[in-house]
This record gives sequence, C-alpha cells and structure tokens, in this order.
Amino acid sequence: MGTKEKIVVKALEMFNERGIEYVGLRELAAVLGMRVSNITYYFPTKDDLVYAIAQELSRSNAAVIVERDRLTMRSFLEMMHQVFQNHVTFRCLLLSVVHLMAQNKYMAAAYQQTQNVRNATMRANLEILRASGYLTIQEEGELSFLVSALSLISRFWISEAAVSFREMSTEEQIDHYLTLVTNLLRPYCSSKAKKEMQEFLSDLQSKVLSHQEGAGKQG
Amino acid sequence: MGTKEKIVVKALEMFNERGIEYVGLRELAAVLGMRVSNITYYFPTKDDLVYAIAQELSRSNAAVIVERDRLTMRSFLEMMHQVFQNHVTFRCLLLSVVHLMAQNKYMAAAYQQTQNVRNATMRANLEILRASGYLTIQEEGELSFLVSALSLISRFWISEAAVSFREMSTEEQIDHYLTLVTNLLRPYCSSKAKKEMQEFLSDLQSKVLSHQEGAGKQG
DNA sequence: GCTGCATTTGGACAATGTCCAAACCAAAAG
DNA sequence: CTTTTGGTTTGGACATTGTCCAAATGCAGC
Repeated sequence: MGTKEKIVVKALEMFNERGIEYVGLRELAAVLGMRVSNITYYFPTKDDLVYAIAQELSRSNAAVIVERDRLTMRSFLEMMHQVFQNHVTFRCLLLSVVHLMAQNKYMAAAYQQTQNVRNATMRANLEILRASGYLTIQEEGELSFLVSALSLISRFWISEAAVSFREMSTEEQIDHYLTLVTNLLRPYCSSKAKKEMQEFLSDLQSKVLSHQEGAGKQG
Repeated sequence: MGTKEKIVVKALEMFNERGIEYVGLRELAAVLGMRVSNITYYFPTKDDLVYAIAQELSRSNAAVIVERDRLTMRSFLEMMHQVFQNHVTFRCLLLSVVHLMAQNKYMAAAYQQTQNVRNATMRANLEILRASGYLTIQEEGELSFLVSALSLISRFWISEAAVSFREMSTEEQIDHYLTLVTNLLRPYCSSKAKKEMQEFLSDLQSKVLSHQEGAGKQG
C-alpha cells in the first residue's frame, strides 16, 4: 500500500471518528509517522484529500446495482440497505455535506451530478416496481414525491441519527431508517410488495438482534 | 440597541450569508466598527455567540402555536409554514446543526430537549387531527412514522435545499417542501383534509407567483 | 559513481479563536 | 472639582490551523 493510499485510509478512519473539521493535518501526519508537508505533497489541499475519499464513496455506491429484470421489492430494499451501509463507511462525508458543498465548487458540481444520476435511477427503479405490480402509483406526482422523499432520507438519515440517535448502534439506526422507508412506500404497495417488505424487515431485525447479542458477549 | 444586541444581529446576518464557519470574528468586528476582543468580552467564545442566536430561534419557534381546539389541517400546515420561515431566518444554525452538536455539548443538550418537545407536540397535533376526522390513522406505527418523517423533513429540508435547490428562491423552496409534507400526509387524509390541503397549496403557490412577479419587477 | 526524478523534510506564512493586562470612559462619591 | 469605581474597549500576545516552498533525501537507470 503506497503512501497515498495509506493517507486516504487513515484519514477516512479519523474523519469518521471525530469529524473532518476536527482532525488536523498535523495530527493525521503524526499518526501516520510522517510530516505534514508529505501529505500536502499528495493532496495539496485538505479538500483534495476529502475529494479523494468522496470518489471512493461514489465507487462504492456505483457498485450497488441490481439487474433491471431482477428487481423486486425485496432486492430494492436490499439495495437501500447496502447504500446505507456505504453511508456508514463514509459517514464523515455525509455529516459534512453542507459545508463541503458550500466550500468546494468542484465537489459541489460532482456531487450534484451524482445526485442527479441517483435520482434518475431511483425513479427508474420505482417505475419498474410499478410495472411489476409492486407499486400502485397512479400519477406522476406520486412518483416525484417518492423520489424526493427517498432522496431526502437517503442523504440525511445519518445526520439525524448523529444528533438524535447517538446512543443507538449503527444496526439499530439503519433498521430505524429502513423501516421509515418501508412506511413511506406502504400506502403505494400491493399485497405482494407488503409481504416482501415484511419479510425483509423481519430478517433485518433478527440480524440486529444477533448483532446486539454479539456486542453483549464482547462487552 | 446595546453592543451585545448589535453583535448578535450582525452575526446572524453574516452567518446566514456565508456560513458560521466562514465568518471570522475579526471580519465581524470590522463590519461592526469594533475590535475582536470587544466581541469576546460579551461572548467569550464563538460558540457562546452561536448559542445566543440559537436561543432566539427557540423563542421564535415557541411563538408558533395554535390553540388545540382550533387545530385544522389548514392551520397545521400554516404552522409548518411559519416554522419553515423561522428556519430561513436562522438558516445558518440549521445548516451547521451536525457540527454544532458534535462540538458544543451544552448546545447539544439544549437542542435535544427542544427536539423532544417538538416531537411530542407534533405527535399531539397529529392525534388531534385524527380525533377531528382529518387523519385516518389506524395504528400507533403509522403515527410514529409520520412524526419521524416530519421531524426529518423539518430539520433537514433547508440543508437539502442549500445543496440541491440553490437556484430556487426561498419561496419556491418552502413551497416544494410543504408540498412534500402534504404528499406525505395524503394517504392518511380524509376528504375534508384533502380539500383543506389543496386550498392551502393553491394559496401558497399564488403567493409564490406574486413573489416572483415582485422580484421580476425589481430586477 | 553519477544523474535525474519522485519523495520527504523543516521551516515559514497568514488567518483563526482565545486570552489578558492596560487604557478608556462615564457616573457616583468625596 | 477631583477621585474612585466598575463596566467597556483596546492592543497585543498565544497556540493552532491549512498552505506553501526551498532544500534534503532516497532510489532507479545509465
């Protein structure tokens, strides 16, 4: 692993723990056993370092794809689950989204485009679910509403969790917000969709419980 | 207006324009025609200054109340509207919520309590709307879902708008997110509620249009 | 062994929030 | 009118931050 990668990995770790703004380059350098200017050699600006991390998140999120003809309510929710887990892995970015966009025009542009793609994909997926008889969406307005709402949840669930559900474990947080997603979709769900949703939630919660037991054994 | 108030007023103005983190005390002092240490005399810490602003937001939000026996779907939405307008007035706080909470324990505690009160009030209001035949909520789960979803929207609509709908006017942004709120509630609405909702939205949008004309005449 | 280039280093810079002793100033006390 | 008092205001210091640059180091290829 080259120096550049080492920096990115350690930076992500520390940024996630304490927040991007509260980790100084000197501290990061000290942990890495190098000097500050060695970091600025690879990343002239702290923003460049953050941007490199952001690109990794993009890559991770791009990897979460289900073939169109295999999309079910269950696989849709599992996609959301994977995206949420990526958000946890890169939580420092999502917690600082507003500041990063305000400061760094380059990142703002890239983020904007990514989000446009994500929203279009979301819309397409919902349309597939309607065509497959999972969702009973009557009009365009309902579709845009679901896209908007899912986008808002997806972007900011981790921020709300950070300020309001700090005492909950990551698994519990994800469970909470995936439940929110299912409740949002429920009024538009066919009985087939509701059944898959219920199965998904039960499986999810049993995983959360087993995680808690695991944590209990450790502590 | 004493020095202390002058500082708070100007700070809010500048924080809203450029973000709390990007307005230095020296710049604020220069605009106010005083020295930095004069600010720190009244607010030993920048956080203290921010906290003073936060207390003003609390006061403004506490003023948004409708008597219980007069609560209708329309007045409920108008309450949301007023809250959203308060958020605009104090937008610097909402845009930095995550960082402020991470940094300042005192503010975190105060915010937490405020949010608990707000959620309880929201729940109570929704229950009144159900009792008055506006909402057809069947089970507890639906009620908690609506409270959670409304809380998330209320906290982060302005953050999403800041990164995604920057080109929209404030009125358009508020219109968009109030529409989101109504769409969220719609599946649980009686026909009476739907009618009031529709009236509210029409009035809102005609206001937005007149605002646009006004802006057009100015520019 | 020398050259050339990527890497690493130390030290500087301006800007930030915070702090403190001294100066200022207006009103009360003598 | 002078002195004292206590709330303001000031200038300058401090450590810390991100950024920058010239010099030193290390290493592969000739």
